[in-house]
Amino acid sequence: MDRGAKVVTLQDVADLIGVHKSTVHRALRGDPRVESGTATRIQAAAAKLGYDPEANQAARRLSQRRFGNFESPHMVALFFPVLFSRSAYFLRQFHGFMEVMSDSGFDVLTRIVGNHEWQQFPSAVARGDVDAVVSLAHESQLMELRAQLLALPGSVQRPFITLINPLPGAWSVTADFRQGGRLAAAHLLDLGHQRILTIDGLSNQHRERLVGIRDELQARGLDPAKHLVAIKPDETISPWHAQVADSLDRGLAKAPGVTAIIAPNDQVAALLFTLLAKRGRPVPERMSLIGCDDTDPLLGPGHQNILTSVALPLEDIGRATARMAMALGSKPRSEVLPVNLQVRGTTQRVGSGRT
Amino acid sequence: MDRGAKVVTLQDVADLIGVHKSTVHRALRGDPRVESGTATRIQAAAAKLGYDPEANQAARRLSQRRFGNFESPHMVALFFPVLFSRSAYFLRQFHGFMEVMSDSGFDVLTRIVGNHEWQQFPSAVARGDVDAVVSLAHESQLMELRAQLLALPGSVQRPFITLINPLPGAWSVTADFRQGGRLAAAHLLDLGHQRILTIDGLSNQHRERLVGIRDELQARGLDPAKHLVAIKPDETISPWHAQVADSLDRGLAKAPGVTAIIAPNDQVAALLFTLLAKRGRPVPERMSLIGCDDTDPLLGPGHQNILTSVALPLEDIGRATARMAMALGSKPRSEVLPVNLQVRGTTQRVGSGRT
DNA sequence: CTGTTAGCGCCTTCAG
DNA sequence: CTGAAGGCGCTAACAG
Repeated sequence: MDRGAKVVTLQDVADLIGVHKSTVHRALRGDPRVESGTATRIQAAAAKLGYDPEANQAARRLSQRRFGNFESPHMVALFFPVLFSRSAYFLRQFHGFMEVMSDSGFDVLTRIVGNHEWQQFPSAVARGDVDAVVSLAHESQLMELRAQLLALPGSVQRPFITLINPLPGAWSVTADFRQGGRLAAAHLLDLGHQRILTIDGLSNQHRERLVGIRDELQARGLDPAKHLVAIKPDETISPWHAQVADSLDRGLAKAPGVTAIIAPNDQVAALLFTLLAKRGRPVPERMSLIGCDDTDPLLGPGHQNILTSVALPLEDIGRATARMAMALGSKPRSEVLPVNLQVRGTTQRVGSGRT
Repeated sequence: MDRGAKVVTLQDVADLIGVHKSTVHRALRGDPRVESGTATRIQAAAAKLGYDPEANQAARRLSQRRFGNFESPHMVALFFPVLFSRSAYFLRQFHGFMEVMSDSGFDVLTRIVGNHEWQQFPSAVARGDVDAVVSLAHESQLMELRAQLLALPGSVQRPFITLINPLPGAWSVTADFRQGGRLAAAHLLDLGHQRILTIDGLSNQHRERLVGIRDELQARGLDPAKHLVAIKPDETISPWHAQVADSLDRGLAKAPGVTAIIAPNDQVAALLFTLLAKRGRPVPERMSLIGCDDTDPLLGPGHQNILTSVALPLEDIGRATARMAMALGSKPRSEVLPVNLQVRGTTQRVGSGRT
């Protein structure tokens, strides 16, 4: 484990051949000026000694700086929210991301977003030794993270990439939430549902889906005001599930005729499933239910997932982000991936009762 | 995003004060030889300009190498198995690890263990720019990963730390599996169970637990040969669950009087739960069942976990590993953390029938 | 086609 | 107490 063991250097190879180190350098770079005979001899010697200019990255970078050349460190930073490990939502993105990065030989420097003043640490991020900074963090943390990054000395600003949540002036990879709303609405309308309930305001993503739902209604000549009931949750209520229960009850009171619900995510869907059963509206017999994200299964009697859900291509989002991080253009761009609907057991034709 | 923006240098500070850069260097290191007046002026100027020697790590490392000083890069590499994201087993260790690392300002370089010849990539690991290499990979992958690391040029060997699975000549953090076996056995014996079935040979960890089970029996003056039935699974059978079913059936045939089973992990326990019900031995009424690891809940009617299980302190293992990686001694050591038994609903007093 | 030279920014020794 | 000088290993310009 001795740190100081000798590393093969340009000079070592030069000494072996009896030539100047510049010549070795040129031969190894494939410079056509070196005589082909010596070139091959040099290459052989370098290979034998195991010479690798990358090994002395410090020297290389120092030298390159002089001429304004900055080669990629082949490393990106990835920031996680604190409680990422509980949620398939983040893990699947992470998995896709790591898959591409590991295959491409990029180093990924992970870090949890907390309230650390992390820029004061001797971090590769703070030094600017990364090609890009990627963040999986929650919408609410992105702004502050960005601000911390911008507070770093001017020379180390790195491109910032967000997943799911686009940020002005930054790169992003996200999904077509609006299309997700359309797909969910189309599915319900095809099944004959005419009054749809949803809970609004929980996230930008779901707001975007609402636009899609309205798009679909209008495309079929239906008035959203009549066929869609969007309940705003009462933010003063906590805990979380009490807020959902309140929203549901207000929704049912306002529009007793609803036969379908589009939940803002799968966890809310699972809760609604239980709440609806208690209120004499079992799913799917008397109410169709669609989740969103397709991250949390709702297990039926056979232990399989029965929740119809708008699926996000989370692994693909991770993969696309990795590719974006490795080939950044000069100006921020946003990539939007398609979504699809996973039809399972919580939706059925309106009024068809017990299956 | 301009990479080439100027970084504050030692010379910049020197110019501002009108002093030589060596003096600035000395003042910033707290060298007592500099006159206290100039020292404070220099420190103020450095702070104003935002000078940080860490920012030019390339220059610093290059220079330090000359005198044989090698400071810590404050970075460790962490290797994952390919399908880590499906399993709480890895995630909980990862989470504990990241928590401590992020709090300490260490960079964590993550990588998935695949069949990449990753050392050929320009990676910080291959350059030896990490303090340690930590592996979460499966037992079966550790040897090859280690071999790849050892195949790197001699100068870049880094300490290797494994979690759960100790490896000769390497550092490790693991849990007291033997004690886990004792706890499980003690719990069952306390409940009056006199014949215990288990499946042997699936992992080193479970073999260690078997030793603990026998310890406990002997400590109570019971002969392990009479009170413990350890079935070796038939490795030729696949898939996995068919192998478990076969083991169970052979166990029940060999020792019809068993009233309790210690499964090698929670997934096997969940499977056994179902298999036992089909064989007219419902858990816990006619058979007590203990899982191991406490990673996969077995959901009961109320959606809560009903599986009694030997719990591994996975987050703590991750945290301990992080601390070990940051403060490695000169020779490998192994840290063993205590385990505990989570008593839930799948174990009950022998013969007490329906609850 | 090849050798020489200079310098990236820092750290340390040597000289004043 | 402070300045000067040299070199870590590499790269690119400049000479031959």
